[in-house]
Amino acid sequence: MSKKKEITIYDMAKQLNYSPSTISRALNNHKSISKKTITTIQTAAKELGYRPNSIAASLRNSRSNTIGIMIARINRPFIASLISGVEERARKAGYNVIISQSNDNYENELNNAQALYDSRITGLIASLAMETKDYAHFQQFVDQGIPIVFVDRVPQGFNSYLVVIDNYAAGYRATKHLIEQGCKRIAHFAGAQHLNVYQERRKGYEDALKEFGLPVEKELIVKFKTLSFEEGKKATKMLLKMKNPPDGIFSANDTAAVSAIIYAKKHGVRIPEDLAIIGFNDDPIASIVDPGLSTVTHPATKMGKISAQRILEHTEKEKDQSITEVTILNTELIIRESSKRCKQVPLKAK
Amino acid sequence: MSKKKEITIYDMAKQLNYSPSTISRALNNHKSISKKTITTIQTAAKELGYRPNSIAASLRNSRSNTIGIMIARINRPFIASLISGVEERARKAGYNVIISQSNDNYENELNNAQALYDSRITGLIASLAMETKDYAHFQQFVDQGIPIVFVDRVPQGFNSYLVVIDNYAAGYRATKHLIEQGCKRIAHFAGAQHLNVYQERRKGYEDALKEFGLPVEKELIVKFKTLSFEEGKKATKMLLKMKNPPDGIFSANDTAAVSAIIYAKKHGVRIPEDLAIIGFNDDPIASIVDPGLSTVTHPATKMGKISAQRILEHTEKEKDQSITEVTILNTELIIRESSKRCKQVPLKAK
DNA sequence: ATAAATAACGAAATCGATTGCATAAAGATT
DNA sequence: AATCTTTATGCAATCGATTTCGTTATTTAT
Repeated sequence: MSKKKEITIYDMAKQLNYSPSTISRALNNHKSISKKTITTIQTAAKELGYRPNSIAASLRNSRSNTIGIMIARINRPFIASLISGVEERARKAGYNVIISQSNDNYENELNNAQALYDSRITGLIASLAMETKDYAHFQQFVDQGIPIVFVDRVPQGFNSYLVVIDNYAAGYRATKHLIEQGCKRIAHFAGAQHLNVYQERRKGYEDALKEFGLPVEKELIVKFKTLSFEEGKKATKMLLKMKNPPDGIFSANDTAAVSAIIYAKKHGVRIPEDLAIIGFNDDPIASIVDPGLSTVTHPATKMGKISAQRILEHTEKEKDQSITEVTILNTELIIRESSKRCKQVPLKAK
Repeated sequence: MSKKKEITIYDMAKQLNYSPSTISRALNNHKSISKKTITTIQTAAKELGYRPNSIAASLRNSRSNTIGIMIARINRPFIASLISGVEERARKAGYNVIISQSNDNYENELNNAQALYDSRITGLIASLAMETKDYAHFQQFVDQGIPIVFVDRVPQGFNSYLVVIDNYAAGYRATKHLIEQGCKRIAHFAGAQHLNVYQERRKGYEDALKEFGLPVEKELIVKFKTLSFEEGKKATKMLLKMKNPPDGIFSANDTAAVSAIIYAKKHGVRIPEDLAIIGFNDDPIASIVDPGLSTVTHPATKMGKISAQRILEHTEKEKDQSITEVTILNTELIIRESSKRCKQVPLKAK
């Protein structure tokens, strides 16, 4: 363990015959230090292999130049891209990014909130765990003037920044699209209804049906817990067994939608002729499955970048976070073969 | 900006009539403090809403209880799961995880290394950027006794921990599998050859061919830059145009393999009858594409957990890192329809 | 009962960078 | 030449927790 001694500004002060204050200022290009001194000191710093100790700086500034992320699971395409966006924007600004995942467990989310708080993060970017219905653990950040950006799965009635898409409109448009393709009985794979995103998608679905004079039938709205592949399979099986099976499915995510495609195909149901399907997210699997899954884009990376941006702006402006500022991003319908029934669009166009 | 005053051990010391030393020790369950005092202080801490400042602790201990991750891109299934594994293991031990992505750019990797170093991370988990051929930026960690675990894409001749799979054996087995399925002309989608993983997979491929008396033909080894979907398409097109096209492809990743399947299908080439394909990684798309892509599992989450474990062990044992310790994980061949030619296995078994 | 051991706690230095205030020197002003 | 600025730098406190080295009580041993 022959660790090389780390060089501090004190070491440099002695060697260069300056005070630590001057060293510190010179390294930070402080205006009150002469150009010559700055050059001397910065050159020496490089030669000596000086590396700033950001922990010390953080302590003194009581700010760690770190953005904390709280999400349910990292290994989901949407979340991974979201994080990627945050990281990219944050690092450009010289910030570190700490991640924490709750696995959709409330207890974990609580602990992660503590850990991030204790690390004195500059700002928090969070997407709620499935189980979370109480937001008390976020209050401590607000109390300390630490900005919170909620992304995608956001709480209701909590002052913060929000970065979201218009889930209602997206749900409406997806459903409307199926109706336009001639679907008369459209089922919905609904996510946990206490989460804003799934609730709004369902509402959009229902309103689209009503708008076009179609009945909203309870038995066609399948309530999922996690919208997993297995759940999707089970739900599809159930739907196809009905005496009057649906001719369209709007799924609140792509995973369940893809499992529906695969299950239906295997059981001789033609997609989209017998059953048109549209998903949500535009995960990679959506363009890989055959037929290609129509879906709604979810601008993950962009949401991440904007979230980070909010934190940075808030920090530099020393804003007060007593109101909610909402950023709503656009989504787009991606029409692939899984829902393309109208013959005016050649089916094998590509 | 009416921030609540943060409570420190000094505040508690005054209120409870103890010294800061005692408060600190009581909070850490130090043995030299009486049970009664510990209870008193810890109870008071909770009531007062005391939260430790881990930055202060880090400074004093010159260790930040943070694990740093350097990878190329977060939003890749393998990497996201790897990170997930690291996070899970690290958080259990009370560590934070800082992520940084290089986008396969050497310059970025360099900067990230600096940022992580300046944050005085406890340990580093890294998978090299595509462009990286020089490892000097990792030396600073070694000099300070900060353990480095290289995962998957690892450097050669750099003392550190390594967590890898046996890429050679996997490449060999994948190729052998195609041979057993009757392939006589097997192409290989090869990744950048200065990266250990791709080089070894290729060697395994070549040795399997030799072993079974098949020629290693240069024109069948397609050198990819990034193994992307587009590259895969281009390569497949090229191969299928040959006067004597291959009847099998072993791709160094799933993305390129899937694009081969899709391209071939669209052009009337039957998979696996005309062309058997096997990929690498077992990404989600592998089980979604039709026909299902045979592939090699890559135990991402496990690799992440083990990597974190190495750091933790090293730290608690205060080990010296002057030798290389390698952990090799098992992979498995997953045989799906894209390579299943032998008739003894019914093609529509499911 | 007295020395020795132990338990329980406090004083103060420390980690490394930052910064308000003071100071000295040089230059500008009248 | 005396005063006022401006420029360049140093002093010392500060951020909050940890830890070494003492110092008292208190208990145990003889």
